[in-house]
Amino acid sequence: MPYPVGHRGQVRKKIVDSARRLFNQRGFENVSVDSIMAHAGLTRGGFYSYFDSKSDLYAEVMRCFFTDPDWEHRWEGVEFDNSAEAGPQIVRAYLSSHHLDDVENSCPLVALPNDVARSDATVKEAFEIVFKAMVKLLGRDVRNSRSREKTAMAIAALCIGGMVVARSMNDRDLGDRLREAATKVALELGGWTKPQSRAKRRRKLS
Amino acid sequence: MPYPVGHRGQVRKKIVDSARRLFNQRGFENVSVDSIMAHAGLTRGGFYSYFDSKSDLYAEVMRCFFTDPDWEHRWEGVEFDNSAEAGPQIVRAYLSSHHLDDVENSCPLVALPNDVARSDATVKEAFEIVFKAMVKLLGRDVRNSRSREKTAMAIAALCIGGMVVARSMNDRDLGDRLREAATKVALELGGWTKPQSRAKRRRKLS
DNA sequence: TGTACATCAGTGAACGCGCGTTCACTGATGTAC
DNA sequence: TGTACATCAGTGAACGCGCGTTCACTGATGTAC
Repeated sequence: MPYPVGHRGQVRKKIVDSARRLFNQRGFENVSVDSIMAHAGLTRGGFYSYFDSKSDLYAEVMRCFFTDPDWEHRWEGVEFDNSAEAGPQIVRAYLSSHHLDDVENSCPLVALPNDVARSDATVKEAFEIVFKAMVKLLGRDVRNSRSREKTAMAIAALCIGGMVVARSMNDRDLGDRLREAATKVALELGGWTKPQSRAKRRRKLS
Repeated sequence: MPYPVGHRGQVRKKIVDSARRLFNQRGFENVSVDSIMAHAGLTRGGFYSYFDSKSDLYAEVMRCFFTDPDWEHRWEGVEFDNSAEAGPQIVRAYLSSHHLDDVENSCPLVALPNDVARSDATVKEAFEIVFKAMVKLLGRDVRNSRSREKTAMAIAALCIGGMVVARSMNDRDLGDRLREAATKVALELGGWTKPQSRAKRRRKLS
């Protein structure tokens, strides 16, 4: 038995990781098999002993965020406080300037939704899994009179939409204001604003 | 002077329109100059007497929504009631199943943001103009304690995000729930829910 | 009114290039003795 | 311990194809007389 056990698994992971970074930056169709393999330290020919075709990679790459046990390491700028609620921390990290700039390690829900929309059912299913994982994570901490799922989905849409749009604009200032507005509204929707501000708002309403 | 006055203008518009439909469906890079010209009833060679290059088209196509005087005609399923507020009507139309399915005539903010994010400054500037137009249109009718711009931007992010994600999923039901949740929250943010429901919510809070 | 003409909108063959994919080969590896 | 070997991971030249772009040409048009 030549080559150590698990060798192919490691190389496969390296290829998927290289593809993830490149897809995030340029989309599915604008990345060649050549460049994926080169960034993984290999040459083009070997690709087809790991995957049937290039499009087979799409779904695999989609799945490896949120559902991948290592996914937290990719948001290096974020320090998660495990003793506090995850919801507001996710919202802040998601709409952070760090996530805006780090396209390579971006959440695929932000970097690739248009590409997914043009792909086949397999890729869309993988996208769905990631979206559901995000909604579930957010929903756990939702404090709200509405249904948890509805609120969590609206928060997710706000986070993803705010980020997708901010990435598509030139005006950094406008993007910052957009992210700020989205963050504020998302935190309010989850019931994650500070106690005193909530009291203030209640006073204002009644 | 051969050919009638305005002939070139008409043909140019036909090319832009053909490009808009095809870009919406497949993105910038996955549409060939050949197919753009063929859908406009022309052949490839003529393209370069209208545009310097393919990428010159991107920005031009981006601009032609919202800012184009004809843009309302493209949302044929939508009947605008000019006597009522535009805000809630835009939100409902934007997150409608009609807009979900009619990719060809989609708002480019939904169909192309990832493509724009990978393009140059000119295209991003055009995207910005369209986004600003949407925010301005929404902001006019906002009834809210927060700043108009902030609220309008959050509503826009929610509409765009909800739609972008719904388009990228297989599960129609999940997409419907997402659009419904986004619509409800967006209308509340704008202060556009019906008087009696607002009264109900106030009672619940105090 | 009818014809010859100048203009230029549109054509389509051709170009170099990069892509996804294939396949005969090379050479690094752990094992058997 | 050292060597010969079988295995198979990885190589890179080659393929057909579609792309963006160019350019010499064709032919539809309004005008002049």
